Parts: sequence; structure tokens; C-alpha cells
Amino acid sequence: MQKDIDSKLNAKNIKPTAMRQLVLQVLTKQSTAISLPELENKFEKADKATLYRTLKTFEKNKLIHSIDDGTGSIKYALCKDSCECHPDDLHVHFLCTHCNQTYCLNDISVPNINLPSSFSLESVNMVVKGICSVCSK
Amino acid sequence: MQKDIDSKLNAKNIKPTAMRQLVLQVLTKQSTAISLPELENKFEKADKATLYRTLKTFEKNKLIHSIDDGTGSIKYALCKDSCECHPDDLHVHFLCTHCNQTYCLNDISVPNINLPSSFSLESVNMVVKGICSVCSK
DNA sequence: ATAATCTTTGCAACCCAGTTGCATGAACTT
DNA sequence: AAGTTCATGCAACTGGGTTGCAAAGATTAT
Repeated sequence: MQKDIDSKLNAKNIKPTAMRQLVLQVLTKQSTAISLPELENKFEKADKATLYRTLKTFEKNKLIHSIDDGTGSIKYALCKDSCECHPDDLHVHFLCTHCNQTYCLNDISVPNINLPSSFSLESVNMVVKGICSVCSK
Repeated sequence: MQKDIDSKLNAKNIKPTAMRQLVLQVLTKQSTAISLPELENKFEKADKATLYRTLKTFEKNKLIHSIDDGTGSIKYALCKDSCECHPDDLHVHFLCTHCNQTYCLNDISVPNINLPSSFSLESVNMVVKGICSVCSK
């Protein structure tokens, strides 16, 4: 368990400090993406700036990816092991307008778009809004 | 010209005040989407709150639609006359990472997504990032 | 082991887009 | 003309994100 955490960090060349272990633990437990303010609430006492920088480090090293779901706060979720965050790796995200949870639809990759000529593509953000399976019961 | 502005406002049941005429004029001239701070800069002296509420009114009455392109400020662009902002009306947006302009790709509608069972769809936000035709010259 | 260096953390302060309360002013109703 | 409704302008606040800086911890060289 703890070993898993450390090896994941090592695999992405991130020094396994106590803080980072804790944050990764939280992220691993999560089934949905989490925002910085939400992450803050998971800890009794934790510094926003430290958590912020931890997430940034994770993102830079492609351990997590960020999702702008339009709620006003950026959310983060673990990348798949193989993920390089290239356009080909991109999947669709789903925001439930009822519970405000954001899901990675890992199995649904972002469809191809034929851009007008002389527009070049770097990345795509695709967020579907609706009601999730939990809330639609 | 001025007649056009007023009839557009009337068509969407928006009382044509001086402020609203001015804002709609700016929006009409724009070929790309514009944010509240950007809109502010188009005027010598204008109140942020008033512009904010003007945009909200326009949006509520489906004269404009909002785009969250991930830059941190929401942008607004005119709707097509027939637009009802339903999922079927949705088009792809393009953010140029060089000039920071956001384009409505009106001709490119958002592709259909097959959501997992018991997920329901309300709307979709799809933003493609890359280099626009102006900047790629 | 000790000193020098680099990295991480914690606190505070700041930035900025968005938003709201409230009082004034304009337009419309009776 | 008085009363009502709606729009505007100012100020203040919120909240997420971000940065500066100094202390604490880890790493490397001496």
C-alpha cells in the first residue's frame, strides 16, 4: 500500500516526501477528480500553498492531469500509468450538475476534430455535463 | 446599423438601454469571444458590475453564450439567430495559445458522445487549443 | 561529522475574475 | 404627479489561484 504510493512517485521522478505521500494517498482513494479547495478540506491543517505546489509538481511530472470543468475550480485526477497527456491520451470528462462530482471517462476518448485550414491542434478539453449514475437513481 | 442593434435586442426581449446598445455594438464588431475584463477595457469609463449584469442579461435571453476556455476568464460571443443553446446547437470553440483569442467554430458541432449507462447529458463544453490561422502565418 | 547547497514547507500577502448590497437615477404605470 | 419597477454606479467582498520569503529538512561536497 504505502509501497505502491512510493513506487508511483518514484516512477514519475517525484521525491517521496511525507506531504506528497499523503496527497497521493487521497488522490488514489478518490474515484472522482478533486479540486485544491476540496483537497484542503481533507486535511485537518494543511497549507494551501504547499498543496498547490504539490499538485503542480504532480501535474508537471504527469502523475495527475487537470480538468477545467467550468465550476470555477480546477480539478485533478490520477493519470493512467501509460498516460503522457498527449492529444491521443485525452479522454472525456463528466461533470454532474447535481452532486458536482467530476468523473474521468477513461474509456471515452475525445473525438477527432477537423479544424479549419491553418488551425493547428495542441490539446482538447471536453467536458460533458449532466446527471451521473449515482444521482440519477 | 443602430436599427439592427435595437431589433436584435427586441428580438430577445431585452430593453434597449444605452449601455446595452453599446455592449451589443462591441460584441457585434468582435470576430472572437470577449471576456468581462476585456470588455471593460473597450470603454473609457464603465462600471464592471453593470457590464457584468449586462452580459448576464444577454446570456439569460440567449443573445450571447459563454465559453470557458480555461484561461481563467469566461468569454462571451453572440449566438446565431436561431440558437437556443441546446445540446444540438453547440459548436466547438478554439483557443489560440499564442494570441489568446477564442474563436467560435460555428460550423463544427460538438460530436456525439455515448455516455455510460445511467449518465444523462445536458450540455457539452469542447475547447480545442492550438495555434490559430492568424498566428500560424 | 561538518559545512555548503538545494529542495520543500509554511505563513502571509497579493492578484484578479466574478459577484452582491445598496443607494441613486431613469423609465414606465396608474 | 405620485408610485412602482428596472437599470446603473460605486464600493466592498468572495474565493481560487499564485508568489515572496524565511525557516526547516534533505543532499552533496569537504
